[in-house]
Amino acid sequence: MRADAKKNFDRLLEVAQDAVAEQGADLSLRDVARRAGVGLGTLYRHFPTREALLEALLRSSFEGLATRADALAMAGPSDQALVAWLRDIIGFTHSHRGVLALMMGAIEDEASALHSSCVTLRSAGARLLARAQREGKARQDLDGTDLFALIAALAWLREQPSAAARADHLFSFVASALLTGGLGGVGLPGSSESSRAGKPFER
Amino acid sequence: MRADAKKNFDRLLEVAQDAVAEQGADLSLRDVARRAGVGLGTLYRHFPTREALLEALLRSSFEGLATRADALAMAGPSDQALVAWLRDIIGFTHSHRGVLALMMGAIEDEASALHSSCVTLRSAGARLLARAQREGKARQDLDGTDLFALIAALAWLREQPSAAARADHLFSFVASALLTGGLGGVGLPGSSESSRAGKPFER
DNA sequence: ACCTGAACACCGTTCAAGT
DNA sequence: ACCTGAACACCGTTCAAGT
Repeated sequence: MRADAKKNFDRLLEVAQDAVAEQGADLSLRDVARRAGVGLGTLYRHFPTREALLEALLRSSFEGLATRADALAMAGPSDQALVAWLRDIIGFTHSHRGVLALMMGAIEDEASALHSSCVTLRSAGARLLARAQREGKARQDLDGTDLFALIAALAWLREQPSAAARADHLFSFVASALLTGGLGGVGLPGSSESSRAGKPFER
Repeated sequence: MRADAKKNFDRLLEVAQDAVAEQGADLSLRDVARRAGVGLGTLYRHFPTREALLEALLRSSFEGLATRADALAMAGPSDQALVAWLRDIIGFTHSHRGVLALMMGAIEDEASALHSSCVTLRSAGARLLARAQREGKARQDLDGTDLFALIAALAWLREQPSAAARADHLFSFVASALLTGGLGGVGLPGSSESSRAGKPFER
């Protein structure tokens, strides 16, 4: 890449980062080019689709979230690790409105520039979930795809202003359902789990 | 209203109905006017905002859903009534993409034309929920606002193509969490409830 | 009283012309 | 190689002019 091209590329990403924080995933591409002081065609040359731009923007964050999933898995109990990671993701999407919704659209489209990011994230979640399931701390009847959809739904909910005040509460509701539900399949002492049923999960 | 105005009004609603089925809540207003064979200003005269158009379109459906909630409450067990109603709503939004998301945005805005429709729907759900809670069949720690948010999230999930295959499963997950969680607060025989915990709710 | 459509300010996307 | 911006086909919204 030529030096001037590289400069434009970096500048575009810099500006796009701000624009996503302000406008979410449906940021105006025209506006990005304008703010970067670059022709509209230059943006399209570097990032042929909106997905390509977001992918360049999110790749490192998502790798970080995947790494963090593994770190959490090493550090603590499987159920707490899973919930802590869910919180991290939803916190992340809070400053990246609509990104997870876009990923829901891209996850089955192998041609999408966001595809591999989606898969990375889903896999990291699936590993955490599987570990919790092996230990009997999570429902057996959900898989990584279900978890990804639940994350997306919770993130979407947090984006809705009218649900903002309830977001934590509803997160706890879903998290506790995720964690306390699987006791039928695995032989844990029923009492310790059922005494917890119905209570929102607490950090 | 003059006869010609009435004709335009009806024609616009007729066309808008189709357009919503095809394009969801973000239907092109220009396209509606075009298809109705009417000037763009005429559409804005009758429906000054997008919400006003959707409200006119949805009012009777929502009144129907509220009535149905009460009918279900009379007809059967409170837990089954609640879940059947959730299914109805989510089924309805399936052919009205984005409407519930729009209502999430309008529910706290009293100036929105959709406000009263939101409240009607939320109240109907709140009544069903309260009845199930009185009978100890639903969690105590959720209210009508929480339920409305959960409905919206589930409806949103169903709109995502990649989650379509899991939509029923995830609905069951949430519904069972809603129904089996409240046993801590109310004095039901714990065994009958806990034997159900973890199983997806079944119609 | 009601209707029309041009006008304005925005989009996303493409591509001929320039350096 | 790379950049530019006009061009095209869309939006939502407003409003002067018509009947």
